[in-house]
Amino acid sequence: MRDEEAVRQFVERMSRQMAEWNFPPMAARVLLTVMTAEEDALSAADLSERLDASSGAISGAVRHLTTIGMIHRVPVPGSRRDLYGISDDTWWEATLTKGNRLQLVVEAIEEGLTAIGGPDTRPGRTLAEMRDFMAFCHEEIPLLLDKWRARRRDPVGP
Amino acid sequence: MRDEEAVRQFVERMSRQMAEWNFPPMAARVLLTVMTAEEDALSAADLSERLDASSGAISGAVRHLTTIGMIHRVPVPGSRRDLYGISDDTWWEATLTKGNRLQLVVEAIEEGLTAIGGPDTRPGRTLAEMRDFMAFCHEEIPLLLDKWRARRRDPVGP
DNA sequence: CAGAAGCTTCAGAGATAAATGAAAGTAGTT
DNA sequence: AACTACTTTCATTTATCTCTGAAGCTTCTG
Repeated sequence: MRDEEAVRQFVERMSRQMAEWNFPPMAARVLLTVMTAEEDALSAADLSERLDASSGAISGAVRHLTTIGMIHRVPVPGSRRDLYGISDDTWWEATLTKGNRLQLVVEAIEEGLTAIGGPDTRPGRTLAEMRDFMAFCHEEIPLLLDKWRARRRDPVGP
Repeated sequence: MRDEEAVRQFVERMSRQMAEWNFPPMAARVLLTVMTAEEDALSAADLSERLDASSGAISGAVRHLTTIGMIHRVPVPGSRRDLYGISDDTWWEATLTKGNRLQLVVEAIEEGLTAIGGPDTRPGRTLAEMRDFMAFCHEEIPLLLDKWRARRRDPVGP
């Protein structure tokens, strides 16, 4: 049924892909390991063993993932060990927060526009178009995520 | 009117941002320099001087940018020097081509799903959701670019 | 309160990526 | 055909990023 070796390969392959998207490699491996685990949550020691990585590397990866909200701590009453489970809102929430930075980019381009002396020149038009495209993305990403949420709720369509 | 020092700062700042998006740093600097130049096109020597970068670095950056279609060669009849100008379809076309790789990611996740023994477990549901989100993005990006093109044509709205 | 187990931090090694600088290549000019 | 101007390629250097491994902290147990 379950092919552990194939799962390991998948984790490794997908991590590489995510690393190409600028996702920290170890954080990607940890996230995917938690996602694909039979258990609902894993301890740092589990992760360290399964990924054959140092406790330090796991610590850093786990901190990053909790910060951006992709996994969360599951405190275990009778034990010192914390477990980590995936958050339900993982994908779109993380994408959303990243998208928010686009507003800063739009503002940076505005400054560039001022520096070249306004939008009424060839470079002015070029920069203005870049700005408009960034602003467009900034507006559209939340709408896209709404659409995704709606489809999640009702996969058939409205 | 035009503040050259401020333009240089903008190029540098924006390049850094684009580098964070995995855009090669020197290519970003070249692209932005061409975009913000008063001239319609610049030679490799111009770029090398303005960016204080080696001819080799410019060569590599220019090749990358022409390959992905963000700038194009403007041959100059009476001279050995080629000039480089920005392409009009710059932003969305480049985004589009990158998005195409998502189909491969969807397929990789399918394999992961098989490895964990199908979608009828907790990890199965998690992976299936990841796959659906990636597939969703893969479908939506072309639609988004269509929308952008439409708005470019008629900024007021339909 | 001492001991154990687990987590975190940090300096340093190893790997990767980017830009340089020089040498080789290519196309126009005389 | 040799010269000149420009571009491309490539080995080396420089900078950056990642992970390890050891030391230091913190929290629970006896």
